[in-house]
Amino acid sequence: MSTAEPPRPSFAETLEVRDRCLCFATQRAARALSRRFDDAFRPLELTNGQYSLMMALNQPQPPSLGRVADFLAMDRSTLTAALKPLVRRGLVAVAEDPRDRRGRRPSLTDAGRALLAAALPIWRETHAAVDAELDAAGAGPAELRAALWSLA
Amino acid sequence: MSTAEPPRPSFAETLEVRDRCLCFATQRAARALSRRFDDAFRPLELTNGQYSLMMALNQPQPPSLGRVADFLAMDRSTLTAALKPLVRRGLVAVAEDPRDRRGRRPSLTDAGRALLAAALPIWRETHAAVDAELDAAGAGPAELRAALWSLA
DNA sequence: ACAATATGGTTTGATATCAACATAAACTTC
DNA sequence: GAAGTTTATGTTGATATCAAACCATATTGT
Repeated sequence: MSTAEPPRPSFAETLEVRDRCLCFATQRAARALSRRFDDAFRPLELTNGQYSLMMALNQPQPPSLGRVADFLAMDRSTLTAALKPLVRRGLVAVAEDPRDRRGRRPSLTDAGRALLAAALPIWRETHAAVDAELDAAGAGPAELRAALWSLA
Repeated sequence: MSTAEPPRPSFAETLEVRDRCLCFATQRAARALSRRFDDAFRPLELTNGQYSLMMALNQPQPPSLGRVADFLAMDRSTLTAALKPLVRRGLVAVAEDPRDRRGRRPSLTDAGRALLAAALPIWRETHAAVDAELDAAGAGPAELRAALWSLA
């Protein structure tokens, strides 16, 4: 028969995905939260991703790039790219690992630490507001955190 | 005094952000879930974002770009860009809105609906696995979904 | 009808993201 | 110690993401 209907998902199936897909819900929330923290950090010309990355670098011993990427659940090549603007701005320095000549060890500069210190109260304030909204919605920030961490 | 210490966040503060930041946890989970669904959809050369977008277009009446962007909690300009590869592949067509000459109405083509129908069982399978893992971790998929939706 | 404003989309420029491939150094096995 | 393997990272090319500036069409106020 030449008049076969092409397969098509029903609208009910669309609603099923909309109402159930955790991937979609997470991407959506990630976009919304990104914007919110980006707005808050904007006076410092810092994005939420840069804030998280710099925080991850604020350790007693500089971690390897691989360890940072794993911690952020991010591709290694993404991390390489993400470091570039920070290095360019003098917030992060990348040193060679003396024990392994393949390895490179990123760390915050004094300027990076100073900027991160300035960002911290902004984070606290913004985060407290988000927490409060979740509580008001009965959503349980602690459980949400735990569930999100269990996904990666 | 010329030897003033530059301000620096303590390591304890770094741990506080790591353990409490919902923005970070959400970005991290979003990356991990993205990869997972991207892997699953790879045989169809479809990303999780393209899947969600196409699902959002599977409606009785083509929505406006603005409404789709709101629904995805995504910038309008992001949506414009995201549609391009789909239009190029002939999966989506964008028509003019007869009632408002500024407006454009995206909709799935037959090829788009067929691909989406092929993707649906892959989504079901992958999503069931994620759901099961969350349950096993005692994380409560339904509560997680509700919390994520309350953020946007 | 005209001017001012609002709305729907696009373009541009920057960063973010990943997969696939490439490179180099360390390690392992023989 | 040479060959093969694994590990750490970088490069390239594509899509995703946003804000800011912009253009065209509606809408509103007078």
